[in-house]
Amino acid sequence: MKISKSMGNLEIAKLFRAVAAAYALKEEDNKFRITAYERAADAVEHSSSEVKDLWDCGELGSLAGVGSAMTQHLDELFRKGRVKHFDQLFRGLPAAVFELMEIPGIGVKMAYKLCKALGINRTHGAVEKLERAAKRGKVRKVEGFGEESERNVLENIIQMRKRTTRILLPDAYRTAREVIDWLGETGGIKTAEPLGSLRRKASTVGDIDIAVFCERPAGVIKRFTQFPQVSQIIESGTESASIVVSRGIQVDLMVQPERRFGSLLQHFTGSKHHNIALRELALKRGVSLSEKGIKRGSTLKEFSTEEDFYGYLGMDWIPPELREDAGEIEAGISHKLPVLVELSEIKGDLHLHSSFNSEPSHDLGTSSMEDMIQKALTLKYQYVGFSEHNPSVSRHSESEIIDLVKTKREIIEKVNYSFANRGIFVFNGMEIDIKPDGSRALPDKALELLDYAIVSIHGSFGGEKTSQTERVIRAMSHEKVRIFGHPTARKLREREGVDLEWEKIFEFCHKQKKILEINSYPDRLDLPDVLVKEAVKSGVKLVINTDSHEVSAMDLMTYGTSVARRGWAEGSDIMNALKLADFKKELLNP
DNA sequence: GCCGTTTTCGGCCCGACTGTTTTCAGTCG
Repeated sequence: MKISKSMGNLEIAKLFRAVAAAYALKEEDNKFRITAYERAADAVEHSSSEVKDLWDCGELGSLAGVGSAMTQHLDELFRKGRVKHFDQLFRGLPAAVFELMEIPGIGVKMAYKLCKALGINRTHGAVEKLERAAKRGKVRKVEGFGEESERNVLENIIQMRKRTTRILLPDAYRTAREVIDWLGETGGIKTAEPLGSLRRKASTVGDIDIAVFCERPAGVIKRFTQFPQVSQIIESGTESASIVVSRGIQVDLMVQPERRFGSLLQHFTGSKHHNIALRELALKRGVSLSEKGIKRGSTLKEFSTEEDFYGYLGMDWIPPELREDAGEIEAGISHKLPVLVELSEIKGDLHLHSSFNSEPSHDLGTSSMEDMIQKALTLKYQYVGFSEHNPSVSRHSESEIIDLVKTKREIIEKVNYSFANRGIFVFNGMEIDIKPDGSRALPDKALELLDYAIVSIHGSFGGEKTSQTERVIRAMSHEKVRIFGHPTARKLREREGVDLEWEKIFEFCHKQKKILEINSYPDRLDLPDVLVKEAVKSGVKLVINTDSHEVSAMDLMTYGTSVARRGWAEGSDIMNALKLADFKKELLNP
């Protein structure tokens, strides 16, 4: 196991998983040590802060699942770059084992057998070696394998290569809808629901989970495996099945009778960690949970609603967005769950790019202000704000920039006048680039002409944490700057966000009454949910915007609202849940 | 190896599906 100097969370998680695998091969009966390392790996992977940073501050203890032994190992890892105990554990174990485990359907036991029997040792080229062996009919001769599993190995290698990265929410919805439409009313289907991370509204979705409720599962499962775009049937049983559809996306199906609606909904929504925590809690109360219901001894009680299921455990119904085992179970028991913000509470959108030509260096909007305002009226908004990009600095003199901003102000005034009796108010904003040194790409004289400004990072994403933090704080330090737009500047599946000292940012925003944006664009969803939660805890106010460049994008508000909900935000945390009079006061005279 | 609102010892989530070693281990979610 090579560990690089940076030792990020992903690497540490990988190391812990390898340790778990190595213990699994030892055939000791202490299988709980194995799960302990797996759970620690999960905890590290999902930690919102870098484990190395936690170690620096002596706060490793705050990580649930990492106890004294692992703390000691991590201590050794960070000091010396390796852990003697782990090295001993890995001795005699082909490195290729961990490589082969990447193939679906191959776990540590099978990987080890294959490596030993076929003489695969090195990480490099391990999968190709296995593939060649399978093609030559050598895998079927390995103990525990046969012709069928040899075929599966080959097919799974192909699938692994095709496997796509996680997909964005709208794409996941589309695929789920296609599958559900295909199932139609087969087998007397009463309901079919997309669950899993899709229902929890995670920022990206790994696979698509669909629950079906009906009395005759056989026909449904058959129909499911005949989905036109199916590229592989992973498994197909009597009450569940898994397929791979185009682009390598896996779709899992579970079928239960309608009287078990509540328990299957709960089970299949997850998350895995939420379910594990819930089942552990249930055990302490002498009951056992599954998708079929709640068992006390051998008697099964069935649940037709999730509310009843959670209620039986003595807790309030938990909104799917919160089900990550991040305190929601405790809150559910003590009846202290937040009242999450709803899409219907949103009363305005402050990040719109109209087709007004501010002669920017970034993209212009394609819809007129009037069309966007009409759309806002159908969304029952009380206000909108137009925040086109600042005029390009390189192509304009300062006075030209000021003239452009003046022109826009006059247009906004006219627009406001013409919509005056339609019950909507238009704010005059602008989205301003934060330059690498933290200065703004708009002269202060022009800034004065605006109602408000959004500052955001559109370049120089790298760079060191402290200097980036100073950069952002400097950019925000003007009374007209009210909003920090898409704060991490991440692009999902494309680039990581900017590295910032969030505690400092939150503290600054709280003190100076600056607002952090939750950008609703599906490939941004920025501020990310985990940081929303921290921001809310720090008393920072948020605004949910769409960053629309055309009318149709204004419907994306639902995705940003989901991020807010996943961050435990209530209506009172969201600025644009305020009605116009209050919002105006907060925006213009904080 | 972790953890504690019945525990510092004695527990540790649940079940479906698959292929092979015909009674169950391995893998997955």
